[in-house]
Amino acid sequence: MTNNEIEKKLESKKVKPTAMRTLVYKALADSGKTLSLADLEQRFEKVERSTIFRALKSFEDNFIVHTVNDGSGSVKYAVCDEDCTCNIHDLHVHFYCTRCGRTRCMKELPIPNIKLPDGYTYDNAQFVINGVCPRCD
Amino acid sequence: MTNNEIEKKLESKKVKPTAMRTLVYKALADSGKTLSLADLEQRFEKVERSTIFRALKSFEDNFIVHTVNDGSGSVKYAVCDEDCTCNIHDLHVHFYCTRCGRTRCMKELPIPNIKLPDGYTYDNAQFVINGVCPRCD
DNA sequence: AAGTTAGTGCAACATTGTTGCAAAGTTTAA
DNA sequence: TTAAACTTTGCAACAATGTTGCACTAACTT
Ligand SMILES: [Mn+2]
Ligand SMILES: [Mn+2]
Ligand SMILES: [Zn+2]
Ligand SMILES: [Zn+2]
Repeated sequence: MTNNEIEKKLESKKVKPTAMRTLVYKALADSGKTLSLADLEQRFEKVERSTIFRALKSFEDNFIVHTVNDGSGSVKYAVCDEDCTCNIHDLHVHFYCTRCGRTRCMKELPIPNIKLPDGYTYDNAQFVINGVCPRCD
Repeated sequence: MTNNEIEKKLESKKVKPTAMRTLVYKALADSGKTLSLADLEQRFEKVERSTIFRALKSFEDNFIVHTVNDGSGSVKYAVCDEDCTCNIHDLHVHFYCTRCGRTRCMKELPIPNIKLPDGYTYDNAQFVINGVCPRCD
């Protein structure tokens, strides 16, 4: 993904595309995976943890990335699809491989619709499946 | 739940019912909720964090309690049903209220069956729904 | 009783996530 | 064009959570 494309993307989501943000977004998008804050930190020695953290936060607040709580102890980040608004119908299942520690977006698997008891309202969900991925099997 | 019942329960799951473990189990069971390590710590000022931690760990390893990753930053613990072996068919949905921070076992909602792509095997899952509970609505 | 094993308390620690603040950079408006 | 206002970044500090090594004690075993 070119810097130009990234800048357009961020702008379209109302986030000013600074150099740092473009860098962070690019790293995440190019990886094609979910990455933790620590993972990103390692990808460029040079940039401050807090800067990456704040970039990710602004992405999250503006539906540019979504987070995954895979139970590994650190939150993972992944780029959202083009038209994602991170509402309950845009969500998908995530797969956490307990061998390699990689977490994958299963975009082909939307989170199934659940009928909650009366009185509950919801707007978000995390569905994480733990097991062994094809690479590790 | 009486101490005697708790001791029998722990023994039946191959965990020696020490004073501390009985205390921890009782606190969790009597609460009827999910509790974090910090929550439990507060319930009895006196007992060491690490002792509670290790008690919970031994419970978890022996299917006496299960954990919930509700994304709040701390793992929650809840007592398992009698016959639970914590395999994928024993699992249920959890509900995290973003107002009060309480996490509830929705035992009436089993985790739906998911057909993963070829090559994936799984043995565990977490399905956490975020929203507002009846108490907070 | 002596030896062995298991449990506990204490202290230390790594990791993760988060914030206050000042310096640097960018935008706005005079 | 310059000054003021606002935003972003780096740095440092910090809280919270989870985890471990180690020594002491308690409990079991023979
Ligand atoms: Mn995803
Ligand atoms: Mn539960
Ligand atoms: Zn794997
Ligand atoms: Zn609530």
